[in-house]
Amino acid sequence: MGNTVSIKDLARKFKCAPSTISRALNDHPMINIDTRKTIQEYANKVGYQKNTISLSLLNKRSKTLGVIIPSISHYHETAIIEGLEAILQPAGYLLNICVTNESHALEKEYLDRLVANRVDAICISLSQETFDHSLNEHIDLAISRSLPIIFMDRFYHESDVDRVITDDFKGAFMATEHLIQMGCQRIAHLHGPRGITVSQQRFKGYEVCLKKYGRDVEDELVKQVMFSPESAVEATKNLLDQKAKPDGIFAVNDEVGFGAMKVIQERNYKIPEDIALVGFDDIPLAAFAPIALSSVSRQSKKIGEQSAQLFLSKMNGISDHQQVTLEPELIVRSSSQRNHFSKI
Amino acid sequence: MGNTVSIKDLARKFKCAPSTISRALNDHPMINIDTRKTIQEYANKVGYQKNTISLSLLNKRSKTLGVIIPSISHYHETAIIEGLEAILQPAGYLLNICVTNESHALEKEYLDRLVANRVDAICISLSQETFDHSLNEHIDLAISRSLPIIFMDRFYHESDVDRVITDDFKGAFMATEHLIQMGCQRIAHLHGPRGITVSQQRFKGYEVCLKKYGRDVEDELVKQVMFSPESAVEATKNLLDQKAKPDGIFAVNDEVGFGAMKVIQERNYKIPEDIALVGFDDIPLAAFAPIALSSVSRQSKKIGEQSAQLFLSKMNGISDHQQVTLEPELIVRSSSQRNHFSKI
DNA sequence: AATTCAATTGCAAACGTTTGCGTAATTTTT
DNA sequence: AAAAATTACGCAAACGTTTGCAATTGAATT
Repeated sequence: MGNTVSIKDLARKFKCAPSTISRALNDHPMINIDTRKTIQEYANKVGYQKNTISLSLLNKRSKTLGVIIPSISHYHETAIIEGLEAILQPAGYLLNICVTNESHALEKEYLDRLVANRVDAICISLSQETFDHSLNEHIDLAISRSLPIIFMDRFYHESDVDRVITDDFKGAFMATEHLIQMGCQRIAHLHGPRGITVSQQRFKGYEVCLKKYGRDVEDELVKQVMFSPESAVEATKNLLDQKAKPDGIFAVNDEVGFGAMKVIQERNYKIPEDIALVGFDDIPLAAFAPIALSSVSRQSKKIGEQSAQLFLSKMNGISDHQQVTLEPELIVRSSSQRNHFSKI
Repeated sequence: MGNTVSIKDLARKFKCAPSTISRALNDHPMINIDTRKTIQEYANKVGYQKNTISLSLLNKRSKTLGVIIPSISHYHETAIIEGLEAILQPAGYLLNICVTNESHALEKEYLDRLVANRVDAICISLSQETFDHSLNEHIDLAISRSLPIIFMDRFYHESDVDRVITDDFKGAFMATEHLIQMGCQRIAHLHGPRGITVSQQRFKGYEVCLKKYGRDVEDELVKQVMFSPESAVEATKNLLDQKAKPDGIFAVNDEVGFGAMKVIQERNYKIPEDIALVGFDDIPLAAFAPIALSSVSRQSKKIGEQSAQLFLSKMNGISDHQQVTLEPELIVRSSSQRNHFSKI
């Protein structure tokens, strides 16, 4: 501030036009090689730094990507960010990261601010409130401005948008089928917050899988929780208090799996013999749970990478909407691996 | 892109000067009240959105804070970001978040890019490589530009800078003293990566505390690890393979604590009776470890909040360097709580 | 009727950079 | 020696917005 040196300053110093300085600094062959060198050296000496803001104004692109996410406290979200950065850093982009805390008002506010800042595109994972009340006008408005919006994980349109998601349905199906194959007869589900696509898809995968094996969803085996271990505690107690306890639990994510595990062990049930347990997300600590936690990997980092690629392809003028669906992967660990017997 | 409407467009539409539009939109009393209303309504209708970039150019401030961190995969870092956002969102700022993966080259590259983007300040946690080789010219250069730099956690100067840190030394001291009070005779330390202030401070706290109680640091009781549970496994095995095993372990962070716990349990030692264990950071899953993990909270979110406050105070013209040190808090859980006996 | 005053609006510069086009100076070609 | 070509640089507009100052208008005051 104050002591930043501009092209105009250099022009004054060299008694020449700003355009000459600009071309010299950009090594334009039009400028005499010696003049170029001299100017470059001096610019370097006084610590000249290009002002990208003026360039953004001129070129109508800011080399910045807006990222709107509901939370940043889980492995999944940080891995997405890592994926975005892995691709976009080499491409010269910066990330404007905005955390909405699942609030629609904040989401709207941030979206406005990013638009005002003329980010080149926005990668967004919608907030829960936006879902619950279908408050999508702000999104539609942004899209109508032809600002590229890339949905990650959560989306509200079935088509006509760009999106990168993991096949949560399939992942949940795999987890449930695995529990069935391990001989579980009564499989419970710790259901994520309503209104979130991810929760719904995972429940659906659970439901459809049970049906495939001729079983029905029993309401008392489905408990709703938040995405935290604390919230899983109460729900799991409820499950275990029932006369006909579950012998398998599919948790909506690994944190919930940790919470469930705690309760199961306090009640002195054996994992996986009495109750087999599978989580979702495959967080780094999953293998270090009390009993190593089986989990479905949703390739979080890849979501970020693919979103970044999708963004770059749009910057290159590809205007067709793209929808990328990643394959989940079941990681079987001790919490669900029953070697000895199968009651199936 | 393309269909964005500018003040000039509106001026053309209303056959008036851009300045009139600008003032009308900003509700300047100088403009006739009816004119104002008409213009505002129309602008709203066609979805006019102020272009912040031109404002940044004009005002020489971008309402953006640069954040450079070595990693984003731990609770500590995400909590810092949450803290920053909690304060800076209401103040109208956006965050440019850059993850260096502990690479000095990337840190330099990102710093340049943030400067080019004219962020109003930078909150930085230095990379390990920057430490190891004392490659600080890029930082010094930025500071000499009088760009406000706020150090979080890791810093390289003792004074003359703005910084917000937790008293890691004290936290480590508390953890070690607690283990002593629980009757531990041979306390090991799982030491973090060298070259990082945080690791050094925690080791120092461990060392000084031992000395205070008339004990010496035994080299074979100090093993170096990365900040991951995997890396703790090997180190802990080494500890337990020794003839004189430790009966207490202070882990440099909770992930490392998880890794150590795994090994201890595999070897069938009892926690905390045979070996008491304390971690650092107080991550959300600490209470859900196999044995609820005692930990030192470093108030991660508060680091972000205080850094944001410090930044705002600098924006308000306070130029004195400020150094905030937060108090750590020891959270005692089952992994170290010995109720029954104390051999002290 | 001449003058002052208030109410509105326009002009132009500024922020920093790029770029098409014009122009001067120098060299090469005929 | 005249014409053509090359080399090297300057001019000015553009991106979108704000703001001090000037200018215009109409009404109110003397």
